[in-house]
Amino acid sequence: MSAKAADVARLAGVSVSTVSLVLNGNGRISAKTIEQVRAAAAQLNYVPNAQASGLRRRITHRIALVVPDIGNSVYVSIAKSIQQVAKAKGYYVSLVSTDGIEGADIDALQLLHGGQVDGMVLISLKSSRALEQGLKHLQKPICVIGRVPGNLGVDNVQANSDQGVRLAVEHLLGLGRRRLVFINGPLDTNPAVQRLEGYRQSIRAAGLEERLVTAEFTLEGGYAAAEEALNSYPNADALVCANDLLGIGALKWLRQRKIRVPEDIAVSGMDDIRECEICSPALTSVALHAAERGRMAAQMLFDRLSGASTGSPIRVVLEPTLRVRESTGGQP
Amino acid sequence: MSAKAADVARLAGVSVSTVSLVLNGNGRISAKTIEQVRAAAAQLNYVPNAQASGLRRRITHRIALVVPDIGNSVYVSIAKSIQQVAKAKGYYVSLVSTDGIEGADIDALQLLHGGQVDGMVLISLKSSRALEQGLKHLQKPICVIGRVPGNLGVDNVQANSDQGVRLAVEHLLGLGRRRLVFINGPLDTNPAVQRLEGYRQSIRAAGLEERLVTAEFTLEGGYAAAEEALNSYPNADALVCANDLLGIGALKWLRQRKIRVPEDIAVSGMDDIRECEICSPALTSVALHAAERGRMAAQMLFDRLSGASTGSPIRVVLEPTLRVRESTGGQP
DNA sequence: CAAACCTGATAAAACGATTTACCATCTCCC
DNA sequence: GGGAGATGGTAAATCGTTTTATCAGGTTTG
Repeated sequence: MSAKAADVARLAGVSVSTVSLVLNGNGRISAKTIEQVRAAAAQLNYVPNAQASGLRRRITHRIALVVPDIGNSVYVSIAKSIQQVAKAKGYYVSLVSTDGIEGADIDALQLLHGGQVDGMVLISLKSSRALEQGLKHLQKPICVIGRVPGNLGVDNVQANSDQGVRLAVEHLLGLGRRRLVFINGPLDTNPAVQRLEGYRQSIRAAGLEERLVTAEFTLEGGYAAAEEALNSYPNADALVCANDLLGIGALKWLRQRKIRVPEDIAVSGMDDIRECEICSPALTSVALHAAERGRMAAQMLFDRLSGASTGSPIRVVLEPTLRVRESTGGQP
Repeated sequence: MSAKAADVARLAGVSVSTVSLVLNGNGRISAKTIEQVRAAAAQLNYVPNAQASGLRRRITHRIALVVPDIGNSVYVSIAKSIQQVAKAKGYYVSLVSTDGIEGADIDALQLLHGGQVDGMVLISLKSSRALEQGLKHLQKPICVIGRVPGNLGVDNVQANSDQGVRLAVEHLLGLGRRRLVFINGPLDTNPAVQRLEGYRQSIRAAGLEERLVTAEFTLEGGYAAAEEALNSYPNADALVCANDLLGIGALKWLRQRKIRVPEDIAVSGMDDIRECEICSPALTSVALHAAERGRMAAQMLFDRLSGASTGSPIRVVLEPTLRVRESTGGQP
């Protein structure tokens, strides 16, 4: 097995304590001894055992990131920026993808109790009583991205996504569209509820009629939902999609039906994932600044871990940004 | 802090050893005691400390996944399938993205030495002497996806990507194209070297002239490379791209120049990432079965960890599959 | 009845580091 | 020269589990 501190100590002719003192930079050890220990450690390619060290120090240098689906580019963006912050702080990231499994997010909280990680960034689509309970009794820092169950006081980063939908709707209204169908995600998820609210408000404010279709937050969902939307509302002149996967899926169906976008019907998405630029026509979207949300969540978490932040929970809300592209008539 | 075994023991009126014995299912403990301990543990919401348990048992229930760039969909596919296998085995995944940082992959090997993980799946684009040395002295199982430095004997999953390029070239030749430009990645990476080989062989076999451009393995790289390719070879009738990001970037440039694909020029990619279906025209690609590679690598790793596989290192090579789409004239 | 045998629980020794309290020396200075 | 102070190192306790060896008490058995 790997060399341990005792091996280094033996080779350097000192005690285990001395090895530790030298390698951790503390203590008053003579230059000569330091040199000997360093040499011995290097020679044996010694790396301190993280579990032993962590057990004693009560730290793991690891955080968990819990996401609904690592296959979704939004969460990849978030994961990437969190990973970058963590690496800069000398931390590793344990990635957990809950993949729609009921209760998987609650299970993940055990990582905190079991001392597997020092903190967690949690993204959960659904609020449940159990999750709320779990979040109530935590001894380790956590930062939630998205809605917090029961409005508990925990560090929190949110995107103002209902405002995002309003931006999209107003953009389409401004283009003269009047028969907007909202393609939403499953109504038992927080984002869907929030985005529906944004759609309702802006449609009502404009004195128009609500038109609603729901599907899974996936490409396939969008494909099926586009068909349903145009069956239910044949004269629709715009599809407002609750996220980009739905929007891109809808574009695919429209293209196959030779329905012209944006001439016959305009389409907008939300999240501003990379694929918006790639698909054709390029998808107008509302940026919810995923990478930035990830960065901020990580920063908040590390502020807690370092003790830099100790006060009451912080909530940050990011404002959305409309990105006009071809699918609503923007420049190609 | 969290409840520990001693707390449970006190509440249940037994010793710490008994608590452990009960919770780990071993030993000969009476039904009555088992019940008491279970109840106490549940009441205190006891979760064994993973570091302490791991220190004693010499196991972490965690593997590391080291990828070049978690922003690339190929690695997302791989990560997703590895995560799924790991979860099924009760393991967590620590994700490390090396992001082009020199030596980051070698540093990651320290995770094994430091006992942070039980095993590792490593994807490294470049072979170096240092990495080869690092791989030589490992006490923990590892599975490398892609070329192994120095042809060391370690568990290994590869895609036959030179054959993949051959498939693409032959497909284009079969369509009557004769002036194929190869848009390759950086020649100091293993995949680029391997894919170049495939291009050379098939072009030579057809008695044609080699045309070569290189760029980073990114969308931006592909965009720039398309311009360079058509400047250097104005009469090119096909772009063979070494991966899909290059291909999609090239498509973008061609579209902006109003060069018709596939009528004026055909384009093929490689990896068959999800975006191939999304972009327009849909990109013909060669599937290297990323998800399957991930699954197999994880499986090989867990076979080592469980002791199910103990013999000499295993190498698996997956054969590529051509996926014809619009960008070379397939059905829309 | 004593020796042998079960049964069920526990004490104690790991695992491999960190850290505190302590112990030698050696120096200094009145 | 001897007490105070530095200096440099070490022994031992500790983190929270797991696991082995042991032990107490009851039951069987020759």
